[in-house]
Amino acid sequence: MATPNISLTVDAIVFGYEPKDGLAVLLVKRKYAPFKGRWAIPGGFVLEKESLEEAVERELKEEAGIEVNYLEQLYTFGAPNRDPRSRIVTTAYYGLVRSSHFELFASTDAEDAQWFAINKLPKLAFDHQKILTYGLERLQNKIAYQPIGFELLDKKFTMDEVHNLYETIYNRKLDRRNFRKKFLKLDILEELEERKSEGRGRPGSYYRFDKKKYDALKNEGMVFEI
Amino acid sequence: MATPNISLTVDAIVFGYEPKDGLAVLLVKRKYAPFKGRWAIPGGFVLEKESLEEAVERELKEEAGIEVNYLEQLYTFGAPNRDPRSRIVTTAYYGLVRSSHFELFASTDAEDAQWFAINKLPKLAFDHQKILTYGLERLQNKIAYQPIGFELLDKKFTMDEVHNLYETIYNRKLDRRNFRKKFLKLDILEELEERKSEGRGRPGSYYRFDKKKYDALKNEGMVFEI
DNA sequence: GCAAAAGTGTTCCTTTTACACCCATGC
DNA sequence: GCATGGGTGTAAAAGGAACACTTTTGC
Repeated sequence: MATPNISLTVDAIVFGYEPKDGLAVLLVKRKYAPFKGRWAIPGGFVLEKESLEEAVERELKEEAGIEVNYLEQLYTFGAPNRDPRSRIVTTAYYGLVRSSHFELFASTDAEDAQWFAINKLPKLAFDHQKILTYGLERLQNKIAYQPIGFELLDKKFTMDEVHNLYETIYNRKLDRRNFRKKFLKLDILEELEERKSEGRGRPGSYYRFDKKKYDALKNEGMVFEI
Repeated sequence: MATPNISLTVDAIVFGYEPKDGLAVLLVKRKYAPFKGRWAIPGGFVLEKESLEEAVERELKEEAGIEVNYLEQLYTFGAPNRDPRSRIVTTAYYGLVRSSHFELFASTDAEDAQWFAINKLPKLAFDHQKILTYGLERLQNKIAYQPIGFELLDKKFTMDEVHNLYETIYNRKLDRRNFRKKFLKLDILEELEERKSEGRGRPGSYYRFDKKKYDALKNEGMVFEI
């Protein structure tokens, strides 16, 4: 059986979030043709003995010195002409990083990897814009029924931060009070003693995602839905 | 850049449905090692100039003489040792066929391709059981918020048939009357003059999925949800 | 005291759930 | 007319949307 000459790569959309800057995506500047100098989502060839996830994690480390704390396969893009060189099929992933881990690789070229606000993206290489649009859509859907939003926040966070995160990702207003009630009713957050006081206004409680409790409740049939 | 020696295949879970037999999956018997003689979901290598979808459709035609009327990418499975021969990554799809198109390839070996009831599956080759489980899960989720159930039924169908289909796929009882109301309220079905009379009982109306109406309503923000 | 943001409660409305009854057909 | 499945209605409960007020902080 002659196996055709098809190469396999992985690419990853890495999402980051900061209350003040909103949602951001990690991009790298291409050093070689095709699309030399153009921004792209990080990625590269899969090695023969590593899994696809391992390939993604390795590439992210190599190209941007970053580690994600959530990674999920998105879709495999395989149109025959998506790469001008040869037939290259790519399995795209998306990952989430905490805002406190925003720092990128310093040891090589800091110019090569940068965060871009989701609504201020440059023109991207290959079909990466398409992949990114698809990834954002997935994130919007997924965050509604899986507790992955915390992966974008600090380990401790206020209700207000969660609320803002959801408003940002959904790109629409959500009633602060109803959101709070609905979220707390899920009973998967642990309220901390500590409060966030930063200038004006009543300080808000810090919370932490209680994964054990979530898993237990999930086993009993609880459904996460926001 | 040395590109590793990784091969790419596609595999497809084909679902069929018959009111009396329930949900079924198309399997083919392997002719060669590894797993010679074992049942597997159809699939094969992607050719250099075809898209992934084209590869799936070609393989389904070659191996079982069947054409699906809905096809969706499921997931790409790439664990380094999923194939004992060499590194083979597979992009899995799932497809749906109408019950009236259940006939399989006759021209070659009828023994080679068969329908199996979803709860009476034989032991499968490779990681195909895992793929199938994943596919069934996706179908269960997807049918709740996308009008793909019709692709498993005849072009005209009764409410009872839709109801049974959903009960079968969800694997739980749904109140007949509430289901009917909720479904009809979506306003995406066209009621036909014709009625289904088969022996006893009051004949039920035939309906047809009105895709144009669905698309129009969807554009106005209607959300399909059952 | 005043501004600002956090936290709590209440009302209304829509949707879901759980039912019971009537209707059209074959025999 | 009776058995069988199709079609319609209704009441109670739950969930979601809209909205107002109180509390705690910094200055």
